[in-house]
Amino acid sequence: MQEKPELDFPRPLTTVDVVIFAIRSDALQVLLVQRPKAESEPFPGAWALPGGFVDIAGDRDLEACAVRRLKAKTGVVSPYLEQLGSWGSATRDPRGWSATHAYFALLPEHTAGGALAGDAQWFAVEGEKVRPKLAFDHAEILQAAVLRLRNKVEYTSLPAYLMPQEFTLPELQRTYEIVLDRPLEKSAFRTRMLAADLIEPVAKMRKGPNRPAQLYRLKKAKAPVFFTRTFNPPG
Amino acid sequence: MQEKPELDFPRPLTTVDVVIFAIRSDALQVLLVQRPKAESEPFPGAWALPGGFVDIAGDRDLEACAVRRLKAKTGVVSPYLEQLGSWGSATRDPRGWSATHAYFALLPEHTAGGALAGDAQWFAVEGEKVRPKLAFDHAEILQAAVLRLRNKVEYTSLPAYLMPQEFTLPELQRTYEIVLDRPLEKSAFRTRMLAADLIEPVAKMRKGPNRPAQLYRLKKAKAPVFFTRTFNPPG
DNA sequence: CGAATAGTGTCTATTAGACATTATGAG
DNA sequence: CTCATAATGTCTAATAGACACTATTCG
Repeated sequence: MQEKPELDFPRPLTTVDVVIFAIRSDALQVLLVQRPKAESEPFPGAWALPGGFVDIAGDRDLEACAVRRLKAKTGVVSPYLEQLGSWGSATRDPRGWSATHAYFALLPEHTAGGALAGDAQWFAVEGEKVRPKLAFDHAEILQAAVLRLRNKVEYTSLPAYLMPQEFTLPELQRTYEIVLDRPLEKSAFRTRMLAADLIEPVAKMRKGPNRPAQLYRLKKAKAPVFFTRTFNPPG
Repeated sequence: MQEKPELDFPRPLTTVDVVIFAIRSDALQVLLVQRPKAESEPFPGAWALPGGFVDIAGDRDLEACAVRRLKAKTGVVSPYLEQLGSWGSATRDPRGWSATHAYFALLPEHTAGGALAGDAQWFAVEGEKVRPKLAFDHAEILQAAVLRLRNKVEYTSLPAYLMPQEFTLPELQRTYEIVLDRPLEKSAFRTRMLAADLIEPVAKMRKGPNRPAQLYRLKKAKAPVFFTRTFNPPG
């Protein structure tokens, strides 16, 4: 028997990873970073989700660590950020038992091009995957993030966080359709959005080669709105 | 510069905690364990969620660790188990930077009384809280679990996992009502449940002092069913 | 004017809520 | 029979889907 409980048993490695989404080129894209090419590193040269070890001296909590990682790769300070889940096992990292805390972030299109880190690059999401083979179990984490995003888009206003400050209803609908990968009915879409007390018109129109569209902006400090139905009736 | 990346920087403590729910005495209850009373322990004698450090030698992954904790306290091997989220910060554990991976489990009533550990006890959930003051940030984790459970009960079949093998529709409705803490319409409830292809009648009736009720059981290997609407229209 | 997109209206289908009505067993 | 609860039926309200129709700009 010892007076103090023993705490120097081996501990898992602890990391935070962030799945960063944005709409770019009319498609859902995700930001990946290339791992260092040194052979001493796991998965040298492979693409991976932005993230890394928790710094117990510098990170106050898990979310602060996620915010730090996000800012380092994109320059963006406060986008929509939600915890996705955690993945931990003896085998997911060749360096030993490790657990990662995964977050997902939604970036407005105009911020997504800004202060990108040199090792970072946008990739189109195809299905729930991305072209390159990902390091660690990041393909699985990405798939979970895409499924969660799609699912929540059915009954929440999350896509509003992917829009620029001012946008038209057809543009918002297009964002929904890109994420869901399926067309929505214009009429039902407009009714839902306008009834949600989520957006307000600004005194401007989007001019184009045809009929101009009303511009809207998010109401101030808007938490995501939850609807009581999904878009589609049961299949 | 070194050949191998450095891995011996300080690591957070890593734990798994499980919020275990069951219906007992016509109420939603949660299983808590009392912490050891030694003054060298954090929160001596306080009630806490079942859980503890990940054993990197014995636990294959996080879920295996959660299953181990659950079995140790209840004897139950495979209930409904879902990841809830993770909580990590410099301050949540006086022993140092720590992160916990939280799960929540739903136990059928008849298994909830069985092989309880000596330090474990059931407590009624009142609101999103429990009477005793909980150790660490476990009150916050419990609150998140209750809110998540309530929210999902609005549009899923999760309460089915709180039922015994055979049950009547009024009994299932009562379980929904206990979790939601609000009455539901019998007619709409029955329509939804019977349309869900979730349960099947068995050739028995529940006898009572009045009209007997049809007994049902869960269809085999049933994943939770998701409905496209919540129970209530928007408030 | 025509082309194209924005925006509205009409009709149907689904399903929840409210609540009335019928069914079945015990005593 | 009465009582209690199970089970069903009827009507309304809300909202999604389908799709037709009108509105407004450019060229």
